[in-house]
Formats: sequence, structure tokens, C-alpha cells
Amino acid sequence: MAVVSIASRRAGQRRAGSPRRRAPQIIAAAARVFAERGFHGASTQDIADVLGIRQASLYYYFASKEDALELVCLKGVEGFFEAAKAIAAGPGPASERLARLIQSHLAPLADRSDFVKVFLNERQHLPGESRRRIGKWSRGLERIFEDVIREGVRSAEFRHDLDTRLATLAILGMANATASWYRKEEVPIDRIAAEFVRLVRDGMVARVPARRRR
Amino acid sequence: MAVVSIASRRAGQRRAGSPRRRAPQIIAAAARVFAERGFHGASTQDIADVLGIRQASLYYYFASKEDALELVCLKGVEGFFEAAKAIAAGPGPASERLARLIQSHLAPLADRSDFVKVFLNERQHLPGESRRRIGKWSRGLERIFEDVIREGVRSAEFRHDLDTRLATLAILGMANATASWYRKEEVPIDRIAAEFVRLVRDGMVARVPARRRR
DNA sequence: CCTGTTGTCTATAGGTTCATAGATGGAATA
DNA sequence: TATTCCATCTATGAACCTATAGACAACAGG
Repeated sequence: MAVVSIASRRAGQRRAGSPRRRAPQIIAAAARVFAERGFHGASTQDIADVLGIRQASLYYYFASKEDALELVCLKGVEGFFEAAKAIAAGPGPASERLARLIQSHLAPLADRSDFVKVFLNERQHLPGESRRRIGKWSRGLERIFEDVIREGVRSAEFRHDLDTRLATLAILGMANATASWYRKEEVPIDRIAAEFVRLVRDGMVARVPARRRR
Repeated sequence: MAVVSIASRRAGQRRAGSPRRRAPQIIAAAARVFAERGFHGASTQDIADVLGIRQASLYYYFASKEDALELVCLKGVEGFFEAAKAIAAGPGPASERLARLIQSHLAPLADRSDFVKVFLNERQHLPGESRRRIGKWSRGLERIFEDVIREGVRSAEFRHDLDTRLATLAILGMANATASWYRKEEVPIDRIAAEFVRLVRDGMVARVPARRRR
């Protein structure tokens, strides 16, 4: 059913040139399959097919399918949170920090889109314990965004009547949705981020070229 | 596993007061379960549990699980497209029509959020034929939004340098993401829509109270 | 009161999927 | 060369899940 990767299909029977520990490739294959068909829609057989090994062999690398999902999700958010925290705490006006937050939030799509997609769409299927752990991370990120936006309101960079909660959810929604339509070959991710920044800062409406800050 | 609805659990064995054709309730139950656990994560048994009937009894109402998914998705988009088309073709400046488009795009969340969620997240699991049919609808909606935005650029209501494609995807992403966090009890949907409209039209940045159109 | 219709039930076949157990054979090491 | 480790294999159990078949009870209409 699934397409067998040419790279990893070694003709004969067993043994790759595997110089040991190819766990990363295993997880990448899981990410790809989960991203494509969803966690429950994908079978461990599908993952094995991508790698050109037997279904049972996967269990040398993870203890259960759910365990694999957690590994993928973790890789999907790795670094994410720390980067955001650093930016938020860093220098510059709120509006510039927000721009950098958006940039850094979208950046991983360029080289890890499968992992990010799985994190966004499938984390709900994690078993209780790890779901809560990962959900905590997610709410943390929301707070970072919202805090920066609030700072921007307090410093009068942003409109005083801005609903910071809704603005946060709007921005994250817009950014996260990108994962579902982004294709590496088309528009570069920086370009998308820049356009989003412009959109939420200045809006779509045309204006007189007037000076912008009071 | 799933919670058995009190309302529909008639104590004894069989027979409801069902005054005939409770198909709508069946589909609503499917929508709820699919929304909660995803199409593949949900079993027909789960749906039956919600209704308090036997798993096999469901097949009186639909021919297959995938068939049920299609019914749910259809109800999820029902009216959607026509409403949007009417608004786009209607009177008023582009910016006002865009506002109405956003309103009408979010409105169904108020009373059909399960159906909308399933449409957004699970339509990919529809079998080939119906997936294409429904995908066509989806692309049509994108076009309606983008056309209105383009008109706004041509009429100089919107910035001349606006990337209309990205703006469209950003707005739809923001709106669709709402389905994942919206709870009926909290902020009313009109309020959310209004705030989104304000955000994408005027942006977040504070400005001098100056006259707005050149 | 008989009959057809409707909605539900019981029972089950058949397929798929996750996961475990134990064998095997090449590579590395001694 | 002998031994140990690593990664994969074969084989299979057990659970689960969809879907079909056929029985049956309540009600409606004549």
C-alpha cells in the first residue's frame, strides 16, 4: 500500500549498511506515515513498508505505537519552546519580538513539517500521561505570545482595545494552519512569515502614507 | 468506554418512543464521536454506546462507517458555500463583504461545531470519490474569499502590495482553527468574528486617530 | 384481527492490527 | 577463531472491528 522508499530498500534480505542506531530514520518514517494518514489511520505495517523492514522489527526501536507517537511529537516541538522564551525575554519593542516569534514559530516547517504536523493534529491521541505533559508545553507557548502582545498594548504600540486573548489565538491559528497547506517547493517560509507579520501588525486596509506612531 | 447518553438510554430492551426517522440523531452521535476521537480512532461501537443501541443496529441507518463520515461532512458544509457565494456577489465594498464572509464562515460553530470539526479534520479519510467531491467545495470557498480580497486591492480599499493568496490562507486558517478551541459557553461567536475582522482589516498597531482613507 | 413496516436485537464470520517470543546471522571484539 | 552484541527475521496469539444475516417486537392501517 505505502510507497517503499528506494533509499532504504536493500535488495536482498536483511542487514543494512546501518552503522548502528538508525533510530532517527525509524522515527522519521513514523512521522511521515502519521502525518499522511493520521495516528489511528496508519498501521505499524505502513511504517515498516516505508523502511523496507518487517512490521515486528519496529518493536526493537519503540515499545508501542503510542510510544512512537510520543517520540515524533517530542521531536516536533523540540527547541520550539526555548526559542520562543528567549525571544520574548529578549530586547526590542513588543511588535518586533512578536515578529520574531512568528518567524521562529514557522521556521521548523521548512525541515520538519511531518513532525510538526503530527504534533499539531495527533497529539490528542497520546495516552493520558504524555498528553498532559505535552499539552502543558502548548499552553506555555500560548502564554508567551499573549504576554508579548499584552506588553505591546501596555506600551501603546498596539491598540488599547485589542483583545489580547483572541489576537493570540488568531495568530497561532493562522500560523499552525500553515502546516496543512505549506509545500517546500513553493513560497519560502520566511516570506510567508513576513507576510503574516505585516498582516497582523498593519492589517489589509490601505492608508495615507502618514507618520505611523503618534 | 464512551459515556452512555442518559437521554437516549431507555431502560428496558428495545424500542424508543422514536416517532420515526431518528436518522438525524444517529448522524449527530457519529459527528460527536468522530469529532472527539477522529474517524479511525472511533469505532462504530463507540457511536452505538452514545445512542444506547447495539453496534449492528447502526447499519440500519448507514451502509458503512465511511458512509457515515460522508453524511457528517456533508452536514458540516451544508449551506456554507451558498451563503458565501451570495455574500461575495452581494452589494457593499469589498472590506464589508469580507467581514460578512468571516461572520458567516464562523457562524456554524455555534450550533454545529462537531460537524464542522469533522469536516475540517477528517474529510481526508473519505474514500476517493466523495473526497474529491468535497475537496472541490473547499477550494471553491477559498476562491470566493480570494476574489473578494482581490477586488478590495483593485478598488484600493486594501494595500496594493497585499499578497492576496497568503491573506486568504491566513484568514481561513485563523477562522478554521477557531473550531479547535471554541467553546459555546465562553465568548459568543459574533464577538470572535468581529474581533478577527478588525484584526485583519486594521491590524494590531495603534495609530494616530487620523482620517483613514486617502 | 391480520399484515406490513420499522427499528432493534443476537450471533457471528472474516479481516486487520498490535505486540511478544524466540531464532538467526553478520559485525565487532577479544 | 571463539564469543558477544546488534538488528533483523519468522511465526503467532489475542483483541478488536466492520459488516452481514436473520429473528422479533411494537405499532399502523385496513
